[in-house]
Amino acid sequence: MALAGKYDSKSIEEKWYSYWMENKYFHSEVDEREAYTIVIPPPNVTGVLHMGHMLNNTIQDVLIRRARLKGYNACWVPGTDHASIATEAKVVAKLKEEGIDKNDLTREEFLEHAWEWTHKHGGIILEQLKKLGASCDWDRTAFTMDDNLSASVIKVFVDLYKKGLIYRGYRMVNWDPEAKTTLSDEEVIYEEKQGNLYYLKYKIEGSDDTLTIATTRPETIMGDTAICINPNDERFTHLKGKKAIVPIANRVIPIIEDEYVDMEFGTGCLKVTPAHDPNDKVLGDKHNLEIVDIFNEDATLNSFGLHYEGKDRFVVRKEIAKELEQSGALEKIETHLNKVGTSERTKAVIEPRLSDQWFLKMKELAQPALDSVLDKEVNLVPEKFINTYRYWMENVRDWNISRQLWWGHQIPAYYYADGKEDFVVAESIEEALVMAKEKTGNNSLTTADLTQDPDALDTWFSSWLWPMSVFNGILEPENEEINYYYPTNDLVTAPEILFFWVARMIIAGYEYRKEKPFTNVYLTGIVRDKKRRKMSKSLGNSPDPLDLIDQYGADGIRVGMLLSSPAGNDLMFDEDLCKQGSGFVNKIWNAFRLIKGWEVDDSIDQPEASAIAVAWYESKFQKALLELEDHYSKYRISDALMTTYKLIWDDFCSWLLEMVKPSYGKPIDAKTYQQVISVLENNLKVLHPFVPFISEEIWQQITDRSVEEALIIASWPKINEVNNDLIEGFETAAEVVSGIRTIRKEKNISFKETIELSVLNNEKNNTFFDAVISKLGNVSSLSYVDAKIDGALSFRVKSNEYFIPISGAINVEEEIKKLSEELSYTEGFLKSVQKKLQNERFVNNAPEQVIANEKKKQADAEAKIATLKLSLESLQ
RNA sequence: GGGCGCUUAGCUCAGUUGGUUCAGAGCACUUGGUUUACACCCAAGGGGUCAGGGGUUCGAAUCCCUUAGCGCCCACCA
Repeated sequence: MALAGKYDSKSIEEKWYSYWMENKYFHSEVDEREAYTIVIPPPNVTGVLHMGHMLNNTIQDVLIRRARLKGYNACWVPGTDHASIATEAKVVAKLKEEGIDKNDLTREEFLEHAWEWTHKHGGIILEQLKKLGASCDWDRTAFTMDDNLSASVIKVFVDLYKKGLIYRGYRMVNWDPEAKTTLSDEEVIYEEKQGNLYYLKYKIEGSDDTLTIATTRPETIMGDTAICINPNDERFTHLKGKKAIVPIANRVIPIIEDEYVDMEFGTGCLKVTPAHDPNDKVLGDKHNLEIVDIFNEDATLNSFGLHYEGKDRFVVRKEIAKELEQSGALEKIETHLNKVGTSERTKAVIEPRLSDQWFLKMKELAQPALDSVLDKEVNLVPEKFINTYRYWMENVRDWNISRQLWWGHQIPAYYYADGKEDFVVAESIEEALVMAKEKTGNNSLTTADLTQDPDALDTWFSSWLWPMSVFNGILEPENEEINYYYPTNDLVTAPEILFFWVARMIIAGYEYRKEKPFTNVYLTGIVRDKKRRKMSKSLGNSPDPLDLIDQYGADGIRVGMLLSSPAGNDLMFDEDLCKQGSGFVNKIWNAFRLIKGWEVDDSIDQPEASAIAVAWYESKFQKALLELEDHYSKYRISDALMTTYKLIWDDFCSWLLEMVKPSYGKPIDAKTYQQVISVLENNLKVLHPFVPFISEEIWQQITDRSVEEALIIASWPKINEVNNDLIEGFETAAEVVSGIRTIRKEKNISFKETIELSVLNNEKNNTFFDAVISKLGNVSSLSYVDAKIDGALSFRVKSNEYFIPISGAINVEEEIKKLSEELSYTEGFLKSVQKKLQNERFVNNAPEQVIANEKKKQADAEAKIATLKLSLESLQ
């Protein structure tokens, strides 16, 4: 039989991926089997693969491949997200490079560029996933701006509006001055920054008195419309009803009173800038204050900024501080640690800004989604996220769903007049026209009189429908596919988007299908580097996944990623793990090379040792299968991998293959060979989810397989009974082998030199495994004796004592020392066991099992002590 | 400021209702081994007061209290 040489991951991976694609093994259609569905968390359409995707998609592929082997109709839906703000930012930047300013383009022209960009860069990431081995149903690839997905979004918007859940409001929102759009609260990241607290003096109108306030944002004094003091603050009683003068602007503003002011903080009085601070807005509304907005949409100052007009807020902050200082209005500056909101996408410092935006009322919608997680209808893995989820859902606030962007789903609100309330919401402009006519009674209106709201919807307003919209479940709620595939089974994603996305999908699921979107949510950790830093482009600490695949093979990376990623825990990525992964692949390959290289002779009888070893391994395999079921059911994927790893490496390679391996140059008997092949085939099935490529390669090399017989669609091994006696007996034999090897090592007896082994046995029940001991211990003769053998090395396993007579003198002193140590340890152990057994309360309260076990420990220890004492006597 | 979680071998982590073989795994480490599948290998071995303190119990890594350190989420104190 010709032997393949070194394992060439590259060509083998390409070969089988194409084979799987050609034969449509990844494709799923509705049939009579039970469905097992995963929808991919859609990556940004213009994104590229990073380590987080690698982890995420490896886990999904493991789950989907295992489901396929278990006979489910496995369907993994891939796709991408239009990621409105991120993509728009990229397109704007690209245009800028070409000398084109977004503001010079019409919406239509800009969208053309955006689509061009999307078509060019979109889907690169999906191609990269193929290299990883992702077995997605590519025929179902979806995009959040596909026609039917977009229509779903609009339909849902209109529906929620009709239900009175969507409204338009003039509110303070998070403004990203760089992207020039609002952001939802979840898109704002608060960072602690060292800043200054400026103490500013305001003159009191009609007197020489001044009043000092503390602010972190001196540039906003231009927008001040009041000073606020606490009515209970005696320090300021004399100021009640007076007015103050804003420095530089020289505007006169009232001094108002409100208990909101913390008398302890700063100077105990506060400047009120309703346009630029959420708290001040509340105060302003309460006291009917004027609102002076001093910023342009890019956070430069407008005409209210007087001579600072056109300058950036941070520049102004410095300059105004200087001017205030010169005019004597700056009392002092203190350093101050405060939290600054930044944009998740652009990193720009968020500006609270008042504007007209669309909101979705969340409280009512969130209730079923909250209940479903608390009732474990939807399981979060690991469970620790339930608390966070609950907290968020119980305190959920209205969702700002409008964005001042062009790339995305344009809000289906149509204005028929200039008034803020002069609009209708409809799925199409034609429908809108009918409604507008009805509303106004003006039948001469035409579509040309209608203006669609220019805002786009938040990206998450489309992705929250993903598990339904990919099966067209919004537009056609009763179609065969949605009824079959929904609810999906598992969702694998990062905890960072638990609220952005996961919670909202659950909300949408209950609102639109009265059913959860998925049963289990597996939350992966964040991939960090060895120094625990988050992997990021800007730090440059993230390896290129494709390079890694090149270097270690996709199978190797998959194993590497999974080796250290318990759910929800961050994973310290270390290339050594990939090395270990490719090492495992290499091990599997070499085990196969060994088997494949055997010459089979059907005239030889099966050696007893081989028969025992195979029978043992089959039981061991069954035990591993049970463990795997348990691990998978709890989404302990890395534990499942470790079980498989040890099964293959230790049990299969180190024990079974070593046991059945014929001596050099000799053939193997046909029966053992057949058994080993059959065992190997089962191994490949449990290996396949982790290492799909090499497992398929070996599977196909074992024998010619038809298209229907590919490993990817094989059946998961049946679970049979475990023979525990066989396993225990073999383990004892293995311990004896280990004992022999230890003595060999200690006494420098070569592993090749045969030895004679004698057993003084108290329990003659292990003879069945003598063949194993003889073979792996390289024992030439194994005999049972009635008395201790003088002048031989000894060791004990269970209650048997083993002797190896050796030529040459034994170091008596050393032996005595060793035996004495073992004796005193065992005596101490016995003592503690006896103490336990003498304790009445223990005997009365502990379960029978525990007591029986303690008694057995006692008996074993007593027997061991007796043999040790005898040995010591014979030496002294 | 509020909430949640973590601390077990050099590293990364298991340890399921307190009690079988409860102190474990993988990696790393030490030592020995290479004409015989694999040095990406084989074999043997060392290594932990389960963060500190207190309590409950016949019995605690596991339950309770407390101290210290770390992490995460949420929150509009200028």
